[in-house]
Amino acid sequence: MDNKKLPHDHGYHNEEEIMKNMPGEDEIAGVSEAMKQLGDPSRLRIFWLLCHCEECVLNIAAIVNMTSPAVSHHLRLLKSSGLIVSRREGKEMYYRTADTELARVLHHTIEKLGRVTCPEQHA
Amino acid sequence: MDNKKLPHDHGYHNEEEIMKNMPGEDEIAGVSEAMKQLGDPSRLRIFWLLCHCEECVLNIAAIVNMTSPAVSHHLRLLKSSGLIVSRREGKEMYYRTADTELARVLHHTIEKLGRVTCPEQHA
DNA sequence: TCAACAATTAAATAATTGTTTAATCGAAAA
DNA sequence: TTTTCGATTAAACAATTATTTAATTGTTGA
Repeated sequence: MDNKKLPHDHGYHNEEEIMKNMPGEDEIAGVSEAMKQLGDPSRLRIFWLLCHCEECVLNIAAIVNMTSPAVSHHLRLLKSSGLIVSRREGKEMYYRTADTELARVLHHTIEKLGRVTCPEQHA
Repeated sequence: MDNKKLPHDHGYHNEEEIMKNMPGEDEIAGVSEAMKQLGDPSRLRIFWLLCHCEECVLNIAAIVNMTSPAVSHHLRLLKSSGLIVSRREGKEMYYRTADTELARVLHHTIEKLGRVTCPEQHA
């Protein structure tokens, strides 16, 4: 990581400072893990949905047009990453977005990215 | 998508409104594509680096400790997604983050998520 | 033109992962 | 208890993808 060990010296004077502030391995892992969750279109739709309402698995499956095992699989991943939480009521499991800073940041990012990637639909 | 066609009626009165505002397929695809790019730890590190400086491939490879073909692969993906741009100077290709709203939103998200997932390091 | 260097591409491999169907688990009602 | 329904798990499969080594392209200087 030492500036002097880089193959090429382009005369930049701030490389050392940048390296010093570079995120550590654990921080990279945490951030990329969160991003990875929403890097899948199916999970992104489910997460978006659960940001706006609480629903049971069968309803989620119907809304996103997937089988319930497939939905269950994605719900497990989202839950493992701390993005959603669940609650049982009788036979049904209700899922909703977690009330955490992590989930709020990601929700906010989704809304912003939606406007950036599809500006015409947000005019 | 009609409320009445959901398997279970939980008596929610706002489902129809939610469905109406649900992101379309293209918007989901665009957002998840952007997220997917940074869902890989290697690409996340490279993107973070290029948010802070412009570098040639060999230097990037040295900094993130990867082979240049591997870095080249990720650079191509990041570039295809519009997150970074490149410039040739002599034998070297210099890469840097794109000057776009998309790249800015993602950079901002990374910084925020870093603070959320590793709060102690940002105290 | 030829040699040296930077970057990309190709081929191959390994690993991960999303989805499906079938089987199982858990809770409630008959 | 048995049945029914919702949800999860298991097994299998298909598809994608990250990485490595080797070969190739492109540019500069001898």
